[in-house]
Amino acid sequence: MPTTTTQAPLTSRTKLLNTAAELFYSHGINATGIDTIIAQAGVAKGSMYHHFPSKEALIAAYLHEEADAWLERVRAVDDTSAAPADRVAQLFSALADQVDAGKFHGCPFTNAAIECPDMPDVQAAIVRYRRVLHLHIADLLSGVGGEPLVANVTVIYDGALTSAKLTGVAGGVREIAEFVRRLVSSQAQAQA
Amino acid sequence: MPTTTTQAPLTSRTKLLNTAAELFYSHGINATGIDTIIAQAGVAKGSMYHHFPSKEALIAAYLHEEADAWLERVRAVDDTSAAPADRVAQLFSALADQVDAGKFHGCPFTNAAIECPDMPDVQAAIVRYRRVLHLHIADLLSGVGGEPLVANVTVIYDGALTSAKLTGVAGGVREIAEFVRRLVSSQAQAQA
DNA sequence: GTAAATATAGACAGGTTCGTCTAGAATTGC
DNA sequence: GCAATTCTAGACGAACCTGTCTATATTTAC
Repeated sequence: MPTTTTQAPLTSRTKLLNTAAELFYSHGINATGIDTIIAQAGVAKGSMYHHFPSKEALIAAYLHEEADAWLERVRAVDDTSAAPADRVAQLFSALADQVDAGKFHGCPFTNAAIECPDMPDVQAAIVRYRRVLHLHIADLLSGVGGEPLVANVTVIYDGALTSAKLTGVAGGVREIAEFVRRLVSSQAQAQA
Repeated sequence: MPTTTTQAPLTSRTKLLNTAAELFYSHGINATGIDTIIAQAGVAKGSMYHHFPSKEALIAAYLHEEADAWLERVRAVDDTSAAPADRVAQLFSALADQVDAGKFHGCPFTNAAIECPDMPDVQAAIVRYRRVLHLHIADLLSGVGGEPLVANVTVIYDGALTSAKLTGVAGGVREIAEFVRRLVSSQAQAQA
């Protein structure tokens, strides 16, 4: 028996979640109907409503998955042995790379907040992600600048995401990445 | 004849635009149907489609008006005799005030970009606003930091808007306002 | 082996949306 | 005064949406 992992047959739930993630993110949440999702996932409508009682539940589940995936992605490129300034700059650079690769369609959570203002479960998923984001940036900074710097870097990260979405180019993000690097670096030096 | 300005009877077009602005901004663009707008404006459907050939045209017109109104508002609170650092900080403070007043529902242009990704006229209105925004921030900075600082402050302003929308509180915006003030101030000093 | 859970295909109801159209009334420009 | 523009009220078509339902089939658990 080869060491390849036996690929478990994708359950309907997983197929739905994967397809929903792709369509919600690339075409928008409201622009993506249930029928489109189940057709592309190759799953019956009954199965969809068996796993998710409503579209809102599916959106919320998508966002929870997205938060987990985001944390995993940013951790994968995080060199924890590097200086805080470089770790933070790396977070921004990774975003710029995504823009250059043409795979960026805005922050999934900002998009959801705007597209689904009247869905409590969706808003809850967004709040939960915001906490994860805050904690991760605090982790990257590892004490430099204290809580105020965490807050400010978070705002700047929001700006990088929004600006990338609206302009479609990575230039501004790369510039701000360097800016943040110098900012954190000087704070660290002042603190030392 | 008294000196009171004779209030011109609001034309249908103006009533539609005002009503659309209020509903689009407070409830969202996709969540606001044509029928709701004409009902609240007290205008017949035929009149609406006489002035605006489609909903997209109405949205684009709304955004153009919004860009003009935004520039007027920020200019009204802009003390051109103040230092660049204070003028820029004022821009952010005004946003924080709007959040505190409960009148803030996100950047109308970011909202439109996310809600209407497939409407060329809407996207054009957004691009036009981005130019206005860039020019205004450049005007506030009046040379301090050059083009790189203009770009970075614009990104931070995007972040303040997004963060205000997602968190719903003004605290982060006030913090970043002070941060930007110090940033611009130190750049101006270094330049002098 | 049997029962429960999960799956399929798709019709269907009830709602919403945008945009068109009719038929006529008020207003405006000149 | 008369014609062109702007307006009203609302029915209507066609398309879309979510969520329910039937009726049957496959898979899983024990």
